[in-house]
Amino acid sequence: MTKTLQRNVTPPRIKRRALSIPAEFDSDPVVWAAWLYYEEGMTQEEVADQLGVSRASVVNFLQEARDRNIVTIAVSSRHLQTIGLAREVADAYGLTNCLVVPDDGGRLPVHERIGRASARLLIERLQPDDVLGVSWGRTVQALSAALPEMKLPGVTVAQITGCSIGTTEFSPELCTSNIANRLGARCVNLHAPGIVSTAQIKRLFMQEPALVETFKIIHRSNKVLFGVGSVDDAGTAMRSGYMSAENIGPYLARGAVGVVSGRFIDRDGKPILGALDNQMIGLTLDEIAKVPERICIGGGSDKIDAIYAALNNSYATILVTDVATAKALVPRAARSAQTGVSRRP
Amino acid sequence: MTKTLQRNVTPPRIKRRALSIPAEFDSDPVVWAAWLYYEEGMTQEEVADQLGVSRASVVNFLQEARDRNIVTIAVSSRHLQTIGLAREVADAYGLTNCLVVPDDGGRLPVHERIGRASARLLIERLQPDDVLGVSWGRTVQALSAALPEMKLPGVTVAQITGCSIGTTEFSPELCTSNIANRLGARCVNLHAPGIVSTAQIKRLFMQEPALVETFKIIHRSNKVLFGVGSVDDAGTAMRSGYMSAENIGPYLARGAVGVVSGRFIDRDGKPILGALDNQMIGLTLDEIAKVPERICIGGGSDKIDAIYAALNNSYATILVTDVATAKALVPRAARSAQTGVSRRP
DNA sequence: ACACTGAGTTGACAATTGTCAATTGGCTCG
DNA sequence: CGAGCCAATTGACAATTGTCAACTCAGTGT
Repeated sequence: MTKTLQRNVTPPRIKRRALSIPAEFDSDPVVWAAWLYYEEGMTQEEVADQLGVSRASVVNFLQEARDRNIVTIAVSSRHLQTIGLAREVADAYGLTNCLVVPDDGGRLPVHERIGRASARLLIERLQPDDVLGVSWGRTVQALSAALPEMKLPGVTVAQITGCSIGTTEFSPELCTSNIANRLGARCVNLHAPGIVSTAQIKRLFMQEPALVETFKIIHRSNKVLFGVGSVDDAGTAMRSGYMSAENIGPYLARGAVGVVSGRFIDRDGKPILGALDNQMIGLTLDEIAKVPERICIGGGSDKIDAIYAALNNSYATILVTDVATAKALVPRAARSAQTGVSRRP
Repeated sequence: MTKTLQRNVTPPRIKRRALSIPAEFDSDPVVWAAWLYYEEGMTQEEVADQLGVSRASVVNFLQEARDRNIVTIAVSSRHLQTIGLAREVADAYGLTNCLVVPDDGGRLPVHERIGRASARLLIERLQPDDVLGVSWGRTVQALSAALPEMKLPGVTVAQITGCSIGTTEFSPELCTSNIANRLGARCVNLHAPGIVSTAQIKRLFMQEPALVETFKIIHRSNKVLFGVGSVDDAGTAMRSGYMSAENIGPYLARGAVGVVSGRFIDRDGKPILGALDNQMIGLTLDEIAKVPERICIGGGSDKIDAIYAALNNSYATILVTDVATAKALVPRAARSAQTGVSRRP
C-alpha cells in the first residue's frame, strides 16, 4: 500500500464512482474506508464487510484516499534532522538545520530524494505571511513535484531569477509557479529574461515599472530556496539555454566551482563577478545572503565542491542533502577549519 | 502495520536499542527506516537490506517510528465533514461543522470512536493563542487519550468546572491536564470542588483571589469542548460522586433530559436552574453559549435526547458524533422545524 | 434493439507484512 | 570470570495486502 503511494507520484486521473453524484458527496466510501482502516486499525477485510464491498475495492478506496490527501502519511522532517550525520554537518558549517536523506541503493535519483525531503521541510517551515524566493534547477523542480496540495493563501512564492530561454521542465518560471500552485500560495513571476544581451538592456529592463514592482516583492523575501549547480557537468544552466559555453568560459578560468541562482562562486564561496553579471536579471548573491532563512538543496558527488563552496560562505542556513554528500562535507569543514581557510562564523 | 497502531493506544514503554547511545542520536535506524518505507515506498525487505538488519527488525523500527510520531498517519477531519450525513446534520441544526464517525460494527465503543475523531478535529482547529475551555466526561477523556503529543506552548487549556470528589479516570481535572499535557499547552486547573454544600460556601470560594484569577482565564476561553450526558442512565455525573440522586431528583422532575458541563437542560435545551446551581462552581450554560466556538462531542442512542436538546438551543457550533446518532438527529430537526418548536437561528 | 465502451468491481493468486518463540549479545553482580 | 538477566534481534510461519485479468453494468452510438 505504501508501494503505490510513491509509484504514482502524480496520479494521472482521479477516479469517480458515479458520475451522477455531485463530486462533493462522492467521497463517502473513500473517507469511511480511510477512517476505519487508518484510524481504527481495521483490516481491509473488516472494512470491506462494514462497507459491503469486496476487499479489492477497499484497496482501491484506500489508494484514492491517499491520492486525494484524505489520509496523510508523513515522516516529520524534524526527525530527519536528529540523524547524527545531519547534526555533524550542521555543526561543522554553522547551519541552523540540516536534513540528510538516507541512501536507498540507487532506487531513486539523488535529486528526487532530496526534493522529497525538502518538500517536507518546506511545508513544515512556512509561516502564514512568508515570502519565499525560489531559484530553479532539477532539484527544485523535484521539490515542487513532491509537495502536497495545500491552501496557504497568505504565502507568496516569488521567482528570484529571470526566465530561461530554452523550455525545459525546470525553468525558473515553472519551478516558481509549480510550487505556488501546490501550496495554494500567491505566485509572483519575474517576467524578464534571466540573461539579456547587454548591460544597457538590463538597465532598461530594470527601470520598467512592472519589474520595479516585482522586485519590490522579491526583495521582501524572508526565505529563499535554491539548488546548487556544479560547473563540471557543463551545468544545468547551459543545458537549458540559460547560458552558453562562451559566456561561462571566463568564469571557469577564474576558478568557478559552482552556480547558485545563476551566479558563479569560487571554491571559497566568494562570488565571481564577470561581464555576464551585468546582463543577469535576478537577485545577486549578496542579496540572497541577506535573506534570513536560506534553504539550500542539492547533493551528488559532482556537486560536492559547489555545495562546500556555498556553505563555506554561508549562503545557506539550512541544507538538505544526501548521505554520501554529507559524509564528504564533514571532513572538509574540519580540514578547512584547521588550515584556516576563511569561513564566516 | 496499521493494526498495532491502534492496538497499543498508549505504548507501554519506549524501546531503546542501546543504552550507551544518547537518546537524541539513537533514532537513526528508526528514522531511516521510516523514511525509506513511508516516503520512498520501499518494501520492508528492501529497507532491511539497505540498513543491514533483518526484516523483522524493520517491522519493529517502523512500529517505534509510529509510536514516537516520527511518522504521522492521519485522516484529515476536513474530509470527514464532507460525508453527506455530516452536512445534513450541520444544515439541520445550523452548525458550522459536523463530523460523523462511521460505524465499525461495534469494534470500539462509541465514545472511543468519537474521541478519536474529535481529537483530530481539535488539533486541526486550534490556533496559536487560543484558550480552550474543557468540560469533562468519558468522551472527553477518550479524546485526550487519542491526542498525539505536540508542542503548542501558546495554547491554554482551562478547566471550566470544579473538580469531582470521586476519583474516576475522567474527572474534570484529569481531562484538562491530560489534554494540556498531550498538546504541550499551558494547563489551568480550577482548584475548587465542582459542587459545594451550600450557596454561602460557593460565594466564599468565588471571592478567593486565586479562584478569581483562574476565572479570569476561564472567561477568556474562545473555544470550549464539552460532552453531553444523558440523565436516563443515572448520569456520568452521579457515578463519579459529583452529584447524588437526591440532588438530581428535582431536576428530573422538572424535565431534565441532559447534562452539559454539569448543568441540566430540558428537552428544548433551556437551562433548568435549581438549588444545586447555586452550589456549582464552573461556567454556567449562558456563559458557555457566549464562547465563539463550541465543540460538542458525544453519541449513542441513550444520548440522542440530550444532544438534540443541546443542539436545539445552539450550545454547540461544532458537533462530533456517530452515524446512528446523526441519523436520528436529522429527522428530528426537520420535524421540530415543521411543528415550530423554538430553535435559535 | 444491439454491440460497444469504459469505469467500477470482483475473485483468486502472489507478494508483502505481522507475530512470536528462540537466539544472540552486552551488561551486571556474585 | 561465569551465571544470570534483559533487551534487541532474528527466522519461520501466519495473516494481511497488492495485483490483475475477468466480469458487470450503465450509458452511447448506430
